[in-house]
Amino acid sequence: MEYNAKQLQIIEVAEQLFAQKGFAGTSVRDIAQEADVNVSMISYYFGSKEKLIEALFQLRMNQSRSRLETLLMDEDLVPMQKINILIDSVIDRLMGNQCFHNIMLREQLSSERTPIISEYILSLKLRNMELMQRLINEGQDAGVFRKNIDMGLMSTTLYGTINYAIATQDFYKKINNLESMSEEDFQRYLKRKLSQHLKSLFKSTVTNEHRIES
Amino acid sequence: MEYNAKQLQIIEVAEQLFAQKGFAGTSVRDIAQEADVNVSMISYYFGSKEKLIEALFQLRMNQSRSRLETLLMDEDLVPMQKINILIDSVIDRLMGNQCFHNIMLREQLSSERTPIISEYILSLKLRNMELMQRLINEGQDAGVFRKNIDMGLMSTTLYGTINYAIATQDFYKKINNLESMSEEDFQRYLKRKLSQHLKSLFKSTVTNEHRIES
DNA sequence: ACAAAAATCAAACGTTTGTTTGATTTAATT
DNA sequence: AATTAAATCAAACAAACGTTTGATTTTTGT
Repeated sequence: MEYNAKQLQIIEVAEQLFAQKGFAGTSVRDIAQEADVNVSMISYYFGSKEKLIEALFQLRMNQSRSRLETLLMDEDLVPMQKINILIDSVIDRLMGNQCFHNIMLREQLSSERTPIISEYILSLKLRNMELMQRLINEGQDAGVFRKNIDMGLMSTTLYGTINYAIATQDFYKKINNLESMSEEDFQRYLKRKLSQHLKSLFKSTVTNEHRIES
Repeated sequence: MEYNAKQLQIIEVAEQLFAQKGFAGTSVRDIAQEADVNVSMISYYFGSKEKLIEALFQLRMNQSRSRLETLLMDEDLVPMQKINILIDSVIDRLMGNQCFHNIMLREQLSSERTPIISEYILSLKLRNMELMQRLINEGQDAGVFRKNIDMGLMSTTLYGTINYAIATQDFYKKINNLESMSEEDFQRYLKRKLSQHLKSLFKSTVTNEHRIES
């Protein structure tokens, strides 16, 4: 499905409002006003409010598809480098689409979601999981990664940390006295911090290092 | 404020429904029906739907207060043991109040929350942060913890991982073929896994260990 | 320039929303 | 037992909701 400028405008405004106030907390009149279109245009273009959020999911899912997966083919990188690239790419994806991932997290918190959106989320998570599994396997086959790694919990820490960092970024700003920083600078700063933090976390957990208690 | 049995029943039903469908997605008629009371009882007892969720927050916040903080006084525990007790206590708190923490996470995802609830959440987060900071400082003073630890990101990983694990527990069940397990057993299992995972994660990140790359 | 299609609009539709009312029943107090 | 207070209810309230209608304007294709 392709969308014209007006349709994209509606979808993008809806994305922002859903992220701010939730799906149920946002009225079609809110969206119409903010997108500067008549209320009836939403039903006209998308059929219903429900189908609008499905269109949003379809749009964002398709455009996140398989950009990164080529890195796996690169034989010149050692396993830990690939893991690090994966971490940075997840950070970039989540930080660069905060509204959409806010909505996706909300949907995962709900027990009564539409089957269509559930399906989108499930297939995305499976895709991410398989990619990560392959990277881990490469490291294990090369003998540099531990054998007993809980994929599920590792990816939970990866996505959980980034999602929660984004959700509580104002708090992070406050306790670190970063409120004078410009918004752009802070986003860059948080990205860098998250990258360092998660890379060091993953390195310790995933590699076959020998430890000497101090 | 003390609540009678009926009021508590309303609050608890509201808590479940808010967690399932969100605050805006839950109607007072939903709550009244599920709690088996007349619709008007909600306004009668609490004043409004908004004040009902505030009552829920007030109730749950007060009962989570300062139970754990005595562990800090115990001089017989080494710093890493205290950290591990903290981790387990956060896991127990979040896993044991999944509905409420689901709601709290939703509120943190919203940019338009009521000042009262924002205040509750902020003070709780500050309290948790201070406790964690004291434990870290003890370890640093004893020379067993690293000096440059980003408190904000450590607690983000702690809460982010647990919250996300709870939000996606069905997925975790599915990819690990745990769907035949009873619900109780699974909750115990997930708790244990999270505990091991986070303790090992924190140990690697926080302690002054000497590493030898393999 | 004309006809067909697409886009836009104000208005209205029927529901559902949170809340209030006022009468009635139940419980507590004296 | 009488009186006051608390609890409960069906019904009504206005406002907001998602959606549809039908007329009107704008764009497109010929």
